Amino acid sequence: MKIGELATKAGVTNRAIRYYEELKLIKSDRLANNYREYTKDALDKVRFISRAKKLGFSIDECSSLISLFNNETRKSYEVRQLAISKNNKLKKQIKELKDLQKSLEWLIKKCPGNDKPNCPILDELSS
Amino acid sequence: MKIGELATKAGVTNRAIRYYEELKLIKSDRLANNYREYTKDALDKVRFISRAKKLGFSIDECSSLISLFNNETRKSYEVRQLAISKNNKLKKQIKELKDLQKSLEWLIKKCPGNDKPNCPILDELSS
DNA sequence: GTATACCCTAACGTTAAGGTCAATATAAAA
DNA sequence: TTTTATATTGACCTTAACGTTAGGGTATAC
Repeated sequence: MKIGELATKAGVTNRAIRYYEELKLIKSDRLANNYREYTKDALDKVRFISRAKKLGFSIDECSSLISLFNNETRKSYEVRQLAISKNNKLKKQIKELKDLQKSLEWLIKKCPGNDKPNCPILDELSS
Repeated sequence: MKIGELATKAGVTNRAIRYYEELKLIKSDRLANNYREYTKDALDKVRFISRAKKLGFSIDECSSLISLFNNETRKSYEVRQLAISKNNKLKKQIKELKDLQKSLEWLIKKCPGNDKPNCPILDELSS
């Protein structure tokens, strides 16, 4: 199949496909007219990447996951370790964002939000 | 004061100071040798920016906040509205990350993490 | 024969926040 | 006075994951 069909079937853009190929995550042959020709294997991989991205994995991490996927002698703890590492990063990021959000919320509560210039939020930022 | 002193006092890098100036968040005069010369006003503003960033505001948002800070006739609801908008974005982002993290955690629980290649995480990604 | 819908490469744009660098300026020490 | 150390300058570089544009070639339908 050509790039458009692959992109549609996988639910990503043509540009993304070319990008993944540039990063050597997938491969293609070329037709006589230089168009890219893909096999079902490429479609499977793009779908794999797409799903992994939705789980929060970066392209780089997707690359590692695909290597494991392609590796017949992988051990499941290697995959699990990648996932755990990602999960820990996510948890940390969530915690930081929550702390921020709580601080902000606290400031919002203290601000009257009226027509006067006096504002505890700005006071806090310049104190 | 010159850039190094300002940076030290505000707890940021020289490069950050130049960056803020490039974005017109702060101003400087130039000495005869072309070195930047700052007033205490600049220090206050850099500290302001630094605090706002720690609350999760982007540089762009810091810019808006500084405009309000400089505006004697501002109304506190304008500031409050900015903060509320930011707070909502944060809440949304936190929710998305939490959903991701839960999915990932679920997959991790299903993976045995042993020496064998069979792995539910990869199965899920390629299904 | 032309309209439309594909496809190609190359390369710049995006966002945020600086990092790195060689060249130059000043200050302090020997 | 010369050497050494520290400061400052602007210009270009970096990351992520593509989006977008320019300037084309190709294929099929009417």
